[in-house]
Amino acid sequence: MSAGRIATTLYHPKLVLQEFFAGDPRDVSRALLGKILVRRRPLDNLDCKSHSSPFPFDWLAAGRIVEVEAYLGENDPAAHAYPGRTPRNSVLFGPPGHAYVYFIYGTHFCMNISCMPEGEAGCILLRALEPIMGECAMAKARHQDAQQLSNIRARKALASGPGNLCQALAISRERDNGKPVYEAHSDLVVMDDGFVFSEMLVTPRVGITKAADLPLRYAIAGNPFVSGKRTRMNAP
DNA sequence: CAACCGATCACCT
DNA sequence: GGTGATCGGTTGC
Repeated sequence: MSAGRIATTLYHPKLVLQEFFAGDPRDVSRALLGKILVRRRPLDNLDCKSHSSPFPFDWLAAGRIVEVEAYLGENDPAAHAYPGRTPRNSVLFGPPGHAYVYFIYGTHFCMNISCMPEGEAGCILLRALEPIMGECAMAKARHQDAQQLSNIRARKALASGPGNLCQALAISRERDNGKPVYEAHSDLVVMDDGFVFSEMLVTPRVGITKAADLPLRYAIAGNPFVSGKRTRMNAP
């Protein structure tokens, strides 16, 4: 990485455009690793209304995407799109670059980003972020003690795992399902700061029973914010 | 530290 | 009525 690249990284993060998401989920997954998920919460939800802010959002939280899984659509038995279009999964069949958020196990939300051109299903599950901004807001959303955030374990607990990630950024089905992630004024966008990494980890997907052997989980190798215990090699 | 279990709800059969 | 792209606490070796 050159010094020029680093300067770009710091000062000119770019919005990721819709066309980025139009391809095959496996390709988009690999490209999405290292990008930044940015969450802005509108002033309407401000906790301390007495404090006026010149900014259009009361807080900003962001994390680098370090772990994802690809779901391939109607031909993938593990995918929500497998049974074909239903009311629940209709976002997956819509245009690329939209959030597909669903409620699971009665307790958690999971966030995906739709891929493929309109009419074809396919998506990417966001499994873990490395927090890079707004950690205190994330800790509050997670009911964690912000005082402990100097501890690497506490920082990892913020957004490692798909359910935790959604809780940290206050992502819910009600608020976010179907929302585009490529619009400049959205409260949920993906950005590219030019970050590059050297090695990618590829393993089977987590927590599924069908098509459980396909190597469709992608992570930044060695990154300490990847969920689970194995951050290096594949299990047979 | 791995294995297990309960929580708790939307969806589909 | 069964199941699930999870999490975190407890159990037991």
